[in-house]
Amino acid sequence: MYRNFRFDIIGSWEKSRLGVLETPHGSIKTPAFIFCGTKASVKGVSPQQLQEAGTQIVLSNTYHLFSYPSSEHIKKRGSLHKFIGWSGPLLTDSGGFQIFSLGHGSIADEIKGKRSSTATLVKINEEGAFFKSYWNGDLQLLTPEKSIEAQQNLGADLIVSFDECTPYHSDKKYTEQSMERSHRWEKRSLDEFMRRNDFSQALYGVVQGGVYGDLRKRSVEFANENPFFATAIGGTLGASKKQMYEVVEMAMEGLNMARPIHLLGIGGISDILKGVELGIDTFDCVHPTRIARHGGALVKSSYRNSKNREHINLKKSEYAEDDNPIEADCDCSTCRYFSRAYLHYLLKANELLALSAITIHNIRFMNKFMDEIRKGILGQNLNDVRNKWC
RNA sequence: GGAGGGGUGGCCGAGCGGUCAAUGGCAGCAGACUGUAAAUCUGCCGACGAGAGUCUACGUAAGUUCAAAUCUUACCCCCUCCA
Repeated sequence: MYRNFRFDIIGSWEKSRLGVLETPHGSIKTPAFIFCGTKASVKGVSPQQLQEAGTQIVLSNTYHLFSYPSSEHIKKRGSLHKFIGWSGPLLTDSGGFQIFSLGHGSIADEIKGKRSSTATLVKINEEGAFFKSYWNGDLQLLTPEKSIEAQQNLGADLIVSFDECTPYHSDKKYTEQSMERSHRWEKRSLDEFMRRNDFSQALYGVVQGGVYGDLRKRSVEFANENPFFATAIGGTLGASKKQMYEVVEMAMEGLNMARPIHLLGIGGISDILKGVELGIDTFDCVHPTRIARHGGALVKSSYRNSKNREHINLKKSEYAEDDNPIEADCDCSTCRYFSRAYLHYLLKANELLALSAITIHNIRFMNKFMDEIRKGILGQNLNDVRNKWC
């Protein structure tokens, strides 16, 4: 079923794994970070720039492309790869996260109890999720079958079963019912996938169960006993970093470790290292590219001026006359040519270049970070990586 | 010279007798952002004070009024049109 895909673990240190994930569009060295190009574009940067910054794989979102311009439209242009001009590996997310985000807003908002007044998730039932399209307000229904069909039209190498991303504030009863429904949806995803399989794609199962250990355990069993190529850990990971690590650890327990393991939605520097130490192979997150657009440049620990932040905010006036690059030892095109003072000015002057320049730095930063993690696993030591990067 | 319009907090700009220390926007400051409804969102933003509050404020000066950024008069400055 997955004859054009392979996942080989070529090294390990404690629970961390060094691997190679092979896809029809090339292989991915793991641990790896997947950048979010939700609407068929990593905001502000071109595929060439992504590649120059050492990017291995990019993700797009089924919900967004389903709403506009439709997966059929993209299929008619060849494939998502062709449409966006990226020849490397691609992943599409199923749209399951939008059941959460269009109903609750951001993860932080939901955890902090801020209500999103203009939710566009209409309802969710056994069949699927009804949305008011973010694009034109049309009522639309996303089901496991439709998500898989759309993902097959898009043609990404790695695709994800349709699930519900459960909120932090759901009680155990809801989390359990939602998990069971997600399992049924994932089964339907798998059936639809197998029915249409042309060996060009590999399907991820998703582990749900919220913050509840016994539910995570049941979800792990579900994932293991179904013929998914890989496993993603989804749903809420809790309200604090401490809880996040605990939940990830619970969700890893008993998981089939021969499969690649993806941690959905995590992208903090120390969070990633922690995930790697727990055995995670791939991560995806909007954080590096989003904070870039908000003026945040990721920096290694020696460049930081705040203990609880992994980036510096170039909008701050303290950078107005800082003639240094973001990081003196960074080889990205932004650090080679631009000073913090210039980037500060560009942000203040509302110049679009600021956004792409900082995004490029953050992408390069993440890719180098993952590089060093891989080297660390090979060298049987992640402490140096932790000291330097976290 | 004649006719008209206007001068508001760092800037732009509402308000046109009390509920105005004065709507908005920008700038400034602080914070948030983790399977992207996000080049976004939140808070602060005259001075002093932890706060209640006190003081100083809407070109300048004098008035009317219980009460004025808002009304009257004079003056100063700016703009438009006519000569």
